[in-house]
Amino acid sequence: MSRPTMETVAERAGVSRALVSLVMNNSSKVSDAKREAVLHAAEQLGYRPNLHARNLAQARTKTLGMIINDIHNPFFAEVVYGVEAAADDYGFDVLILNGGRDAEKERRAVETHLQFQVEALILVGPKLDDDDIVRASAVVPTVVVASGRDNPGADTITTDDERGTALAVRHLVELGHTDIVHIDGAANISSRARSRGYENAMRSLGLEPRTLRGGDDEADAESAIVKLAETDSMPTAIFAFNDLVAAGALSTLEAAGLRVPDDVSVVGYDNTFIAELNHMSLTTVNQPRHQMGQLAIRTVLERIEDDRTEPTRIDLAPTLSVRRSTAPPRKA
Amino acid sequence: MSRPTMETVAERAGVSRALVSLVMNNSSKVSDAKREAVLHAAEQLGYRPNLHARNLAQARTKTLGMIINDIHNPFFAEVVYGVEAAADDYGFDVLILNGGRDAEKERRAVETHLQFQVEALILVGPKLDDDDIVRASAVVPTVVVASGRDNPGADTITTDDERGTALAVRHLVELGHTDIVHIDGAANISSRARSRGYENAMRSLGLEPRTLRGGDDEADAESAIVKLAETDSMPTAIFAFNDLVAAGALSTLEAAGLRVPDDVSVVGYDNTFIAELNHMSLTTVNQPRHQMGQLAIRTVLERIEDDRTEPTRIDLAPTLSVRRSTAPPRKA
DNA sequence: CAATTGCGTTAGAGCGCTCTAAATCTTACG
DNA sequence: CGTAAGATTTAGAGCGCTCTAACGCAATTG
Repeated sequence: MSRPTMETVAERAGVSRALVSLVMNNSSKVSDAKREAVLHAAEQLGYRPNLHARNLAQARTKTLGMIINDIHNPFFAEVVYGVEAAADDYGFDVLILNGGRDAEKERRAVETHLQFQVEALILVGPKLDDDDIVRASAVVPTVVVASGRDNPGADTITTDDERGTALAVRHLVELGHTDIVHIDGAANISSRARSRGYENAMRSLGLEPRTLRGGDDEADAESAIVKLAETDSMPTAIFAFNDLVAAGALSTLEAAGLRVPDDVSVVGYDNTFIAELNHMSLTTVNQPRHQMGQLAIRTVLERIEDDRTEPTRIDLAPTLSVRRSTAPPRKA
Repeated sequence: MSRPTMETVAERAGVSRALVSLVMNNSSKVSDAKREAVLHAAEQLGYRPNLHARNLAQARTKTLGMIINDIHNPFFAEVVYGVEAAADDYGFDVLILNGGRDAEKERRAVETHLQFQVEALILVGPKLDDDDIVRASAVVPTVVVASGRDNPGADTITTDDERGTALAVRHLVELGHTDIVHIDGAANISSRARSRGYENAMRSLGLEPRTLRGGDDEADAESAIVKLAETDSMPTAIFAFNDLVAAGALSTLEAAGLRVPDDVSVVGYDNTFIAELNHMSLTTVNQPRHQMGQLAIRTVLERIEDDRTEPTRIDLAPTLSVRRSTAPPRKA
């Protein structure tokens, strides 16, 4: 029942254990005959190298540990694909652990990864606080993807939220809107930067910003919209903290008898799956998630292979995906 | 730079390596004084056990390998949470690898997991074919979650698709519908069972089934709906293969000037995130995903710990989540 | 033909840990 | 005080692999 080892293969092929090792790592200095024999024996036995033994002997694992904030969130999925593609190019395995939207669970995930001796940590939208990240990055190169703040000790890959919000505002203004309300992300980590970006963009265009408290969930849009309706101060455009909030805005507006985009235009953020749905068709700010994932790997590899030690920060440029939720304001 | 080992800790604490091992596995037969000393030394050194060494020495890993068909798909995310929660209860770590909707990538993922000596494999919606699964389950206990077919050698956790479809059909009929069209899943793995369920349910209620070819994507609904519109044979209700197809139906119907649910009711399948969005509000068939995940772990653990060898199949009962996309048909 | 080279192969130590068996230390009891 | 029983602690082998150094052998050279 117990699995075959190199020893078993060596015996069967009539060679030494070391030779089997060479074949498994396809070294060039093995005669074709022996290589053939070894491969054949391995095949017959269903031999599979034991990574634990290898990692122990090599003192390196060629493995990276990734922790995803929430495996539910399709925003992160795209980052995962970017990470995997790049890691694959460099011959690294990527182990994924789910953060579960819970700092404590994430902390345990970090611990697990470290015990697995991963060569680097890729934290995608982490809930961890600065201290945790400092502590992790003291042990192993760490890169944080898609989290607004600067992470002492770790590398950071983000997109420029101020630029993204400016894109959204400018789009609305070009359509002719002047009354644009922002529903913010409340305590969410990216909220601050996005609100600031919105406000700066509005002011620089000579418009008065109006920010309402939202959140990161569909329901969070509702109270904001209801308040606008009640005070009879409905703007001609709403710029939401993210797509989910925008989706909430969509349904609340419709429930209030307003049509999108005829009465009110709506812009989201993140270009998730939701925005793409035909029935939603949200204009939204797109972050180059795949590229973010790739850069995360490149960055962290610079530490592993070229032993860079200074933290890097890469801030990518977002783009705007224009769909059917925005249109010129109705002529008054 | 190199990480501290048990040896280092032992020296610092003035004890033997073995004692450190005992403390790390919190054995009861260690004096408080020594335990204290060891923990203190470990703390100071930032010691972290090396799982590879441990796994090698123990000849077991307490680790399970999970492969997710597509990390994009939120349907699977919920299963993941169920798996994780249950695995945690039993003290197993779960390593996640992304199948990437690609059989070949999945095959490599299986290989990676096996090399990591996982004690079981949990395949969530696998793209692998029967042979692959047979081969995997010959090496390690394997459970397949949410795939319609029977998997020789492996355990299977599904929900009963025939029952689920019957639920949907009965709901529509109770609302008063008699003209109900099904847009199927084309080549999708669950398509067969769902179509069959739909047809049986219709016939048993004395209604004539009408099935159109669809797919598993939003765009796949479009041509089906367009055909219905063109041939002037629009039914009063549409039952889609899954939520995404239902979403496609929603937007295509609206583009054709038909209102949901006033003119046409729409039912989806899977109760994904999409269905929950207020703006979609799809009536849909719910699979108890969290429970499926939990059962996957239980099942596989029976093989590991109680060494069951006969394949099991668990078929759970789906439920219906009624939302706003269904209503009684307009009176003719 | 002896000496040199280089290729293919192998012995054996060591990676960090667990685990068994044996050693050592306490404590209790007659 | 001696000794058995029990409680702690430790030595040392071994998990499956890689890697260095060395070995055997055929081809090459002067």
